[in-house]
Amino acid sequence: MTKEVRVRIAPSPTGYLHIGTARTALFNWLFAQHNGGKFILRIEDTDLERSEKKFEDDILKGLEWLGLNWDEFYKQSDRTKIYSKYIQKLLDDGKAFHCYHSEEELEKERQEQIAGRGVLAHFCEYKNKPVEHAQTGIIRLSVDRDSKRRIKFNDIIRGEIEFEERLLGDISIAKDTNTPLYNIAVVVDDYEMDITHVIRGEDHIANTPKQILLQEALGFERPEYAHLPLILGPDRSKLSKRHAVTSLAEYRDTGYLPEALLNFLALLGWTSDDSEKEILTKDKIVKQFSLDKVHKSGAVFDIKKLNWINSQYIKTYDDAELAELTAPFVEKNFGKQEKDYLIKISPLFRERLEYLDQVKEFHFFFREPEYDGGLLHWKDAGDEETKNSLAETEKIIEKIGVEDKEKLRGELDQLGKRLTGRGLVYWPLRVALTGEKASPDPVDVTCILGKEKTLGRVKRAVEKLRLS
RNA sequence: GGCGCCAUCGUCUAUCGGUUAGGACGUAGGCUUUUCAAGCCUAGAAGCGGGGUUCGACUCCCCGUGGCGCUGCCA
Repeated sequence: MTKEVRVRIAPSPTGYLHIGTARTALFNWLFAQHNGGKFILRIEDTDLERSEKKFEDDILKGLEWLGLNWDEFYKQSDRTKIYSKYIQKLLDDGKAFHCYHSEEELEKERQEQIAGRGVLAHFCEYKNKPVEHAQTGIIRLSVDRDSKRRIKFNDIIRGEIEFEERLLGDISIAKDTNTPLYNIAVVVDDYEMDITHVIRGEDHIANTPKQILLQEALGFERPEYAHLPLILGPDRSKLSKRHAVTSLAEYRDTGYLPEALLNFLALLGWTSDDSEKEILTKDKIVKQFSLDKVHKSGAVFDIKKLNWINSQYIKTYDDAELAELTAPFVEKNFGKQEKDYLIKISPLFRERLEYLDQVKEFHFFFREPEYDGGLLHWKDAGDEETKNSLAETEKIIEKIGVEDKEKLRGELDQLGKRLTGRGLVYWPLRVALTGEKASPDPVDVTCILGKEKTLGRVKRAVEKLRLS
C-alpha cells in the first residue's frame, strides 16, 4: 500500500493572504483531494516581530472562503520545544555550531565577496573553535567548504535540479536554541507532520538544497518536491502590490465569486485535459488535477480574463440567488434594499455584471438620477421634439401601465413610427430614467422602477427641458 | 557578481518529431439594435537567435540572448 499523500500550505502571517499564496494553497489542496490525501495548514510565525494575528485571521478566512478546507492545523509558535530538541541534537552531534560574528562583520564579508569572486557564502571559523563566548551567536549547520558534492533532487515539475554544496556556506538555522529560523522549522515540521509532497512556489527552489542538508543531518526522509511557477505582473516580475491588487480579501470584497477565482487561479499554471474548455467546476478540476500538467514558466495575472470568468459564473445564478449575492454590495453603495426589488433587477445584473461591486452602475434603481438636461436630446432633436416625445411616452405609460412589458414596448415602438424614429422615443426616456447615455433597455428599467417612479422621472425631465 | 529556473499570438495556453501551429481572454469588424452591454459570426495576431541530431524540428541536444527567482540573524 502506498503512503497517504500529505501536503501543506505554510503561509507566514506577515501580510494579508496573497493571491499567489492562495494559488499555492489551491494546488496543494487539489493534489490532496485528487489523491485522497490530507491538506495541512501550517502558520509559519517563527518571526514573532513581523507576525500579526490579524494577518493570520485573514489567511484562515481567505482559505475558507475559497473552500480550501484543511484537515490539520498547526502554528509554529506553538511548537518551539520541538524545534529546540532538534537544534540541540545538531549541536550535540557537532553538526551545528554557534557563529559569533556580528551582523556588521557578516555584512563586511558579504561586501568583500561581492567585490571578489562573487560567491556569497559564509563559512565560519568558529566552527572548530572552542566556545569561549557566552552563547549568544546564531546557530549554523556546518557545511563542508571543500565539498565536491552536487546536491541533486528531483522536482516533479522541473525534473532534476542540482546545486553545488560548497557554494552554500554554513546555513543559519536558529537565532538561539529556542528561536528557530525558517529552514529548520520547515524541515522539522515537514518531517514531524509526515509531509509527502512539498508543493510550493519556485522562489523556494534555492532553499531546497539547504533543507536537504538539514534533513540528512537529522536523518529525515526526503519528501517529493514540486516547485510551482510564479504569478507575474504585466512586467513579468513576481506579482506584487505595485502591479495589482494582491490581497485575496480585496477580490472577495470587489465581488469576485470564490468559484470563479478558484477556476481562474487553477488555470494560471495548469491546464485541464481538455484545454479548450476553461470554465471548470471545482469537482472537475479535482478529478483532472495532476502535477505533470503544471507548467514550468510563470503566468501573467490578467484581470480581464478573471472578469470574463467571473461574469460567466454570475450568469449561472437565478434571480433569487443573484439578489442574495448582490445584496451586500447594493447595501454598501446605496443602503439596504427590499429583496423583491433586487430580484426584479437580477436579470439585468446577470447580463451585465463582471463583478458584484459593479452594481454601482445601477445607481438609478436606488436613487434619483442626476444629469444635464441637454443629454435628453436624441441626436440633433430640439427641445420641442424631445418634450413632445416624453409627453407622449408619459401618456402611454399612464394609459397601459408597466405590467405588460411587451405591450408597452409595442406601444412605444408605434410612437416611434409616428415620430421621426424610435431613437427619439427611447433615448430621452433612457436619460430621464437613468441619467446615463449607456444603460440597460429603458423599457426594462421602466418595468422595474414601476409606474409611479417612471412617471415622476419623465415629468422631471420635461420640467428640465421647460426650464432650459 | 554568483547560483538556479524559464522561453509558442498582447495575455493564458494546446502541440509530447510530420498540424493550414488549435482554443480562450482581450482587440477589430459584422449581425441585432433606441444607447451600452450580453449573445452569435468573422478577422488579425505566435514558435528569441545560432548551431547541431534527423528524411523531417515549435517539439530533442549544445551555445548564445533575454526574462525571472534566490543570494538575510524574513519566510
